Amino acid sequence: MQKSLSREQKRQQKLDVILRNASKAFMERGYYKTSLDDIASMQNVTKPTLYYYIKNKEDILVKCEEVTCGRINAMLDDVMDDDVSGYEMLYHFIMRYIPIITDDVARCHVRHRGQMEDPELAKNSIQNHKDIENRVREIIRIGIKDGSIRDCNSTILAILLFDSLNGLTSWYKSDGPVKENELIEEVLKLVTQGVSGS
Amino acid sequence: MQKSLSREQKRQQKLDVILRNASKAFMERGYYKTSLDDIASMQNVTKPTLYYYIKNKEDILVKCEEVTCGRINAMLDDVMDDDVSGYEMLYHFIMRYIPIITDDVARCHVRHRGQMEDPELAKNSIQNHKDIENRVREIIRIGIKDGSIRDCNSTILAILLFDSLNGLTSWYKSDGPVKENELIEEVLKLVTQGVSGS
DNA sequence: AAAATATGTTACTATCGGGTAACTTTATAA
DNA sequence: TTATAAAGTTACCCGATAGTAACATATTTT
Repeated sequence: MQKSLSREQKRQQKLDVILRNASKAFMERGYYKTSLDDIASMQNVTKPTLYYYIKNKEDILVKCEEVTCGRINAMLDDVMDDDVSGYEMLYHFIMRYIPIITDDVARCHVRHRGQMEDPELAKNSIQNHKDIENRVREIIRIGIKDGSIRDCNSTILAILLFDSLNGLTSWYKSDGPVKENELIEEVLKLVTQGVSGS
Repeated sequence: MQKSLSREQKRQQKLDVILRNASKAFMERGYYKTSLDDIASMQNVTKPTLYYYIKNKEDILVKCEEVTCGRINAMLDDVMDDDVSGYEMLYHFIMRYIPIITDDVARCHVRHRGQMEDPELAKNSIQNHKDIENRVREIIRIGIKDGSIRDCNSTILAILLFDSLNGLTSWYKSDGPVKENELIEEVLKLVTQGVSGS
């Protein structure tokens, strides 16, 4: 029982490695220019071995999405449980969203979300994102209600916010010139105060 | 002479149609899932005919980029020539950027920028975008200097702004529920005032 | 130790799609 | 009206790669 658990863990670990390596490759070379042979050789295995962990190539994208959306929703559960103003909830959300999204697997998800060839999977993927977007809209609505956020179109605001935040994935590197703290501060200031001079 | 000009014009028109149709298909099905046969059949021609107008598949992306960046830079020439504050320049830029970017060819460019297989072309594409980004950073710096924009990291602000604006391309449809005027207003308010409640 | 199961490999198929060569038709120019 | 170039077609090649079948090895359970 103990051993079989460890086997299951090993399996999970190997899947994680596949997802991370594939994500990295997809971000560098793109999904279609990265072959399964490429991915397999990063793990020092051969292509058919991958099929022991994934159903097919597209399944990698699906699994990256599951992992990422799981993390985001767990974070939202936590943030929305707070007994604070909508503005503060939004503030916390942004603070905690940035570290989540600047991870290779999350980057991969953001870039490929909704682009699966199987229409059913694509639909699902889009819905997953809409669900998260709706939860943030709910935060905004709460903020408008309690007066901590100015009256605005919550739909448009949520989308613009996500575009900025998700856009980070294509340029922000945690080992780059911009420090994570500085980045979070700038984003929060922009969102809360805008650009107008005093 | 008159006739030969008209021939040249016809050629240009046909190229435009190719770019527009290809852009639409790339946005719907994705670049790799759209074959040149697909694109050709939209013009009721055969694949080899396309090679009379484009060098290869990637060249479509390059040409979409040329058209779009040309428009943006022309607009910036106009906006930056103004004898107004940095804030006003930024305001005008945003107002005029939105209609430009919500066009099929521009959408295609935004989605595929920097992703050419030929490294030289990819480098070029990234540089084109950086050039535009730098011009907007210059606007922001002017605004900070004249006090019309609050002191901030102009690099980060420019990137966040472009992410929001370019993100529009993936959801905004001019025939959708959100009117262009309303959209522009919301974006401008968010950028200038942020979300904080009074 | 033996049976069963998990994990991995080699070798292959089948398809798709970018690109080209050779040829035909249409339009411009002399 | 004939020569020349533009515009388009049919037919083909060929490289890449997702996915599979059949076989080999390691590991766990009985």
